[in-house]
Amino acid sequence: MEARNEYRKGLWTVEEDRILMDYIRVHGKGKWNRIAKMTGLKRCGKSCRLRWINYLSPSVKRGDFSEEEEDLIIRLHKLIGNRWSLIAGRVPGRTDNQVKNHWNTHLSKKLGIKKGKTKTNASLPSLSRKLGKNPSVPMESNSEPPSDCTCETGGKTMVEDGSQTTFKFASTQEITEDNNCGSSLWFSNDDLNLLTPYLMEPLDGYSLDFVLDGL
DNA sequence: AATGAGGTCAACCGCCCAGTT
DNA sequence: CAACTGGGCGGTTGACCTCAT
Repeated sequence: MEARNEYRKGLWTVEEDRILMDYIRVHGKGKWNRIAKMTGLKRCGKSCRLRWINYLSPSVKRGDFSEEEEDLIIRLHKLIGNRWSLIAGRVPGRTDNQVKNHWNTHLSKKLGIKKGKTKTNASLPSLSRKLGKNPSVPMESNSEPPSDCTCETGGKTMVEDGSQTTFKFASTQEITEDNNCGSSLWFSNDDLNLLTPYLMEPLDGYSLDFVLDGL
């Protein structure tokens, strides 16, 4: 049983960062709850994980958001709502926390959206959880699409065959889209770098109903 | 120069799910 | 199969910063 108030809270110090970095350098990521025991760091596992993901990880991009990034976030938010981790996974180098903060402080203002709980679309808790578990497209993924261009994503599958890209779901429903945008419906970060301005256009017209139906 | 208001963003919280024991 | 553990998520908080007065 853990003693209460064993862990520190609040902003991380340089020394704490160094301890965490050293631990990860030696042991790698994961098993966050062991860090306090092994290093004496007075931080809980969750706090360590968050500090690494949001700040210390070398893959995290610092600085202002570019127009391209903002455009992509706006498009994705329009499509899937407050699914910050999913959106962040499509914006290379940005974390869900960064995207969420940037939306709440800049973009919602820019778009004239009043802050509040968005009950639209994928903000529904059930969908949120289901779509959130998406191991095939990790945040730091730079992977290439497999040769047959099939992508399993949380019960739905994207299949590319020649001129068409088809969304297949666990149910019988299918969505087919003319493949005017090449293979841009494959959501790898590399592709996003190249195709960001065009990526979301074919998705803009979709009602989220088809996503919900497929779950 | 002092100070209060508003903005920003790192960090925390509570909940949930998946995997393991 | 239940309990436990690790990890992930979105929402919220609060310390710090900036700026107007």
